[in-house]
Amino acid sequence: MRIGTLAQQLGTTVHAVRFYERHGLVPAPERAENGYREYTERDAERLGLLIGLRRLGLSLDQSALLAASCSEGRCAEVSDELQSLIASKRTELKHRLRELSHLDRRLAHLEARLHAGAAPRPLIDLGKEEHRHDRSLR
Amino acid sequence: MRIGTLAQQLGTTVHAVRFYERHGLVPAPERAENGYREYTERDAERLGLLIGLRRLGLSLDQSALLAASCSEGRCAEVSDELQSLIASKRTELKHRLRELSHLDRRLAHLEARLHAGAAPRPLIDLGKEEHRHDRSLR
DNA sequence: GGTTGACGTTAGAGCTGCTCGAGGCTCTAG
DNA sequence: CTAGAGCCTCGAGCAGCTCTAACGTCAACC
Repeated sequence: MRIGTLAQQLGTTVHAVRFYERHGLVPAPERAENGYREYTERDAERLGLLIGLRRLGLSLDQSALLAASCSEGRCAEVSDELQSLIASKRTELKHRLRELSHLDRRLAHLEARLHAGAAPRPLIDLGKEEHRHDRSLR
Repeated sequence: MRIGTLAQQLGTTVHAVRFYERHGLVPAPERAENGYREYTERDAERLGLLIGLRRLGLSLDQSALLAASCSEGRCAEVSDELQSLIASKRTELKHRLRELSHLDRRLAHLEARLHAGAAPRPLIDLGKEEHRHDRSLR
């Protein structure tokens, strides 16, 4: 299977696939005579797992690591580790959800004030909030 | 006021403040004889507005632009524009909230399966989903 | 007068996770 | 023969900071 087909099947782009390879997150596939990458089913599975894990919100490195272990036969251990990772991701996620809905309330409030014709000073007020530097949940 | 104090007051870091200046998003402040930056109240207000807007989820450029307009006296216009920006941000935000809670449901589901002792193959399944490349809401 | 420690300065690299473009090769269909 | 789709590599670019190295400044204490 060539890179375009693979990318399409996995719902990603050829650019991303090559990126993963360049960064050593998946092994480089065989090459055909013309230099084109040729992917096996195994390759596709591993990459698919990586992508699936990414979509669950794990970091790229984490996902690559788990995908590697699993495709080397230690799927059971993976599922143990996955379990705890998922638990902590869910905690983060709930946190993030709270933040975002808090943000929405602030926006709604500001919207209402602006709509009422006020251009209040201070236009914005920087309350004491937690400010995350953690991009891991996007 | 020096940079450390300013950063603390605004709940940010000296690094970030210098970053904004380097990128021309806020004007460079006066310098003391020793070369230290000296911020006036005006400087602080403008920077504070920028930071507040950032925290409302606006892009850095957008925030800088509005902060600039406002600190040049066109606060009323700013509040008009802000109104429409906020409306569209809220739309994005709702979308993002839906996504995240959907993700949470997926995680919960997977968690339950793993907890039940299954190391199911395929461990993960890449369903058809929307996959955003839009980082603007973090 | 010497030292410590907190603060300031700069230029520049690094982070995440891709995305995109330039410039070129290969293959298939018409 | 040519057009177009797909592949190749290399390298830059994005947001929005964060951090480091190597240095200067200043007040306080001994």
